[in-house]
Amino acid sequence: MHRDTALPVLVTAPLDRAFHYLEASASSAGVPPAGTVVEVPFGRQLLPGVVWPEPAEPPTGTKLKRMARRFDVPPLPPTTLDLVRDVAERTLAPLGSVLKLVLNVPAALEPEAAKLGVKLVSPTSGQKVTPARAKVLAAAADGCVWTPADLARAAAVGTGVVRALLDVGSLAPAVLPEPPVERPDPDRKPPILTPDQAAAADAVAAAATAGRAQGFLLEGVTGSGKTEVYFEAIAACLRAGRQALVVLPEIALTAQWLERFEQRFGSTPLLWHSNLAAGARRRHWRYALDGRASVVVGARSALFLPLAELGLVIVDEEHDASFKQDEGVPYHGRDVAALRAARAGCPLVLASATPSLETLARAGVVPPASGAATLEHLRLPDRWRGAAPPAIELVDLRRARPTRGHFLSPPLADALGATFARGEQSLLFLNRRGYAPLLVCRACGYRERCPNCSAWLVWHRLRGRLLCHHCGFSRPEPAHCPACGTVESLAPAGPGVERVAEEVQALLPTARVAIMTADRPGSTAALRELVTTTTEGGIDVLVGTQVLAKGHHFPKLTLVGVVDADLGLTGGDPRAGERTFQLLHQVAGRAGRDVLPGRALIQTHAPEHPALRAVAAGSAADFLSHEAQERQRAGLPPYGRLAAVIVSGPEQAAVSELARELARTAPLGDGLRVLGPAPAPLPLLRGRHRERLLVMAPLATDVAACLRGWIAGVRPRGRLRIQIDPDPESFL
DNA sequence: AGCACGCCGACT
DNA sequence: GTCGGCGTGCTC
Repeated sequence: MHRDTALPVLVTAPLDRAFHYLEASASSAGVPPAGTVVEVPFGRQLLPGVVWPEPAEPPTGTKLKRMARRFDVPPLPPTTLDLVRDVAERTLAPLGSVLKLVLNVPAALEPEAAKLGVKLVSPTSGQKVTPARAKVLAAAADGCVWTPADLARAAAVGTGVVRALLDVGSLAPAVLPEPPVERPDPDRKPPILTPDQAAAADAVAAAATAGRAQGFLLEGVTGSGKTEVYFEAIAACLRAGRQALVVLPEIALTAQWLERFEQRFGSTPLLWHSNLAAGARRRHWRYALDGRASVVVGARSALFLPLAELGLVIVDEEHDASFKQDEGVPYHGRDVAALRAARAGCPLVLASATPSLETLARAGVVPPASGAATLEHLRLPDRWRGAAPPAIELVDLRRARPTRGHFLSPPLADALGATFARGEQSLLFLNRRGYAPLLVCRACGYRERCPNCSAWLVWHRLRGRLLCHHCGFSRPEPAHCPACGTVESLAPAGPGVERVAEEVQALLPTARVAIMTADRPGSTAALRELVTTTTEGGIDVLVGTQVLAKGHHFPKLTLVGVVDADLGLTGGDPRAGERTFQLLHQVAGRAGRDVLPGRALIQTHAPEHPALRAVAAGSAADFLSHEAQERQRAGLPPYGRLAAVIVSGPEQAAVSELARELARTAPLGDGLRVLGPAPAPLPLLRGRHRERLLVMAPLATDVAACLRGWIAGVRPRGRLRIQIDPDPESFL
C-alpha cells in the first residue's frame, strides 16, 4: 500500500509552468517517467500534456486532481523535452505553447481502431458456388487477411460478392495486420560520385557513423549534386541504426525529390507536412516516436517530431525565408535544427546554393561573429553533368523601356520570341499575384484600399475581384469609381502575373501560356498537374511567382525573365539585398539545367545595386563580404542581436500610449539600445494598429532575458497585444 | 488558449 | 426587470 504520487505535468496551453496531478490510477504499473504523454483535466477542459522532468513543489492547500489517462505511446524522449525548453527559452514563448507544437497530433495519441479485413474460413461450406464466388475463394485461398476491396479487386469481381460470402460464412471478419513500414535500404543503389561529392559525403558520413555533433555547410550551385551527397550521409546514418531527418521548404517537397530518394533507397521516406491526411499523420507521428521511421522528410514542423534515435539532421535550402515561423511561436527552422542536432549529439548539414549570411559567418566564409568558425565548409563547385551556368544579363529599364502599359522590355520580348521560335520554354518571374497591384481612377485619382490594412487592394481579374493580400478582404471589382462615380474610369497600375501573361499572349498569339502561383484554388493538385504538363512540353511560357523558384526541373526551359528585380529591394529590411541575391540566383538557375544552354534576363531600374551585380556576375563573394562589413558596422545580425517588439490594438491612441510606455521602461545597460516606437511596416493589419520598437544589442547580451523582464513589467490592457519576435526575419 | 465571473447598456 | 457585450483572472 503506497500513497499517490503528485507529478508535475506540462499541458498544451500557453502557460509557462507545469501543474501537479495524481497518477491516473494507483494500480497502474509504476510511476510514469518524465515524458509520459497523459491527458489531464485542466480548468473544465481535458488537455494533453507530458509528465515534466523538473521537480517542483506541489501546491499546498489545494486538492490535486487526478490524471484522466496515460496514452498508449512511448514516453517522449528526453531530447524532445530539452527541445521544448530550448525553443521556449529562445523564442520567449510559454513552454506549453512549444509543447503544443510537439503534441499537435490529436489522433496520434488515441489507440488505433483495429481495421477489419476478411479471411477464408471454409472453402466448401456447402453453399452454392457461383463462378464469381469461386474466383474470390480462390484468391483468398492463401489464408491471408484481406481488405474486402483488395480481395474483390484480386478476384476481379465487385465487393458485393465478398459481402455475400461473408454473409454465408465462407469468409469471416479478421483483424488486418498493420502493414510493415518500409525501410530505406542504404546499400540499394549507391551512386557514382564526383571527387568533390565523394569528399563531402565522406566527411558527413564519418560524423554520422561516429555519432559526432558536428556542423557542416554544404554549398553548391543548383545542379551540383548536393542531394546525392546527403543521400550518402543518410545511408551512413541508416547503417549506424539511427534516424535521419531532412527538412526542406514545404514547396520544395516535390514528387521529383521523392522519386530520386526512392531510386537511391528503394522505398519512400516518411513524409511530414501540413496537408498530410489524418491517418498518415497519426501513423507517421507514432513511427517517429517508436523508432519504426528511419528517414523523415518534411517541412519545418517536422523538427518537432519526437524522434528518439536521431542520428542526422539536414536542412535543405537553408537560406529559405519560409523556415521562419512568424505566427504563434516565432521560431526559425534552421536554429531549431541546430538545437536538435546538438541535443541529439549528431551531425547537422545546412545545404544551399546561396547560404544565408548567418551560416556563412558560422562557416568562416565571411568573418565569424565571435571566435572561430563552427561549421565545416564543404563545397561542390561544378554543375552536375557539366551543364553550363546560364548567361545572366541585366536589362536597364531606364534605357530599354517597355511601351506604355506594358512590362516586357524589347530585349526580353525579343528573347521570348526567339526561344518560342526554337520550340524551347521560357519562364517569367514576378513576385506579384493578381492582375495589377492597385486600381486608380483616371478621373479623380482615387485608389482602392483595404479597410482593415494599410495596403492597396489587388485586382484579380480572373476572379473578377479586388483582394487584400494581407487579411483576405475581398470585394467584387467595381464598375465605376466609388469616389467620383465616373464609369469605367478605374485603370490598373503596375503588373501582376495575370497581366504579364496577357502581354505574353498578345506578343506570341500561338504560344501556350500558363500562370503558376501557390494560392490558386485547388492549388496542390492543379500545381502538380501544371508541373507535369510543363515537363512534358505542353507549355511554352510559364508566368509565375515564388513557386517557380523551387525544385522543378524542366529540360526544355532555356530562358528565364525576371520582370521586376527591384520589388524586394524597397522597404527598410536590412536583409533586402541578401534576399534579392538569393532569390534571383535561384530563379536564374532554372534556365538550361539540361543539355540546352540557358539564358536569364533580369529587368531592373537599379543595375548598379551590389546584389544585382553579384547575380549578373554569378559570383557572390564580393557582395557578401561587403554585406558582412555593413552588418558588422551596424551591429546587425549575425554580428549583433536584433529583436522586434510589436504593440497592436484596435485603437491607435491606446497602441501609441503603450508603445511609449514600453520605450520609457526599456532596460538600459548591457549595451542594449531601443529604437522607436515607430509605425510598424504595416501600420494597420487586420483592423489592428501596429507600432514597433526595435531592440539592438551586442552578441554577448542575453536579449531574451532582458525582454522577459521588461515585458513582464508592463500590463497590456483591453485588447492591446505585445508581440515579441526575438529574431525578426521579415519585418512585417 | 478556453472558460467563468462580473459589471454596465438596450431590449422583449 | 433581463440578455449580452467584453474586461479580468484562473487553471494543479
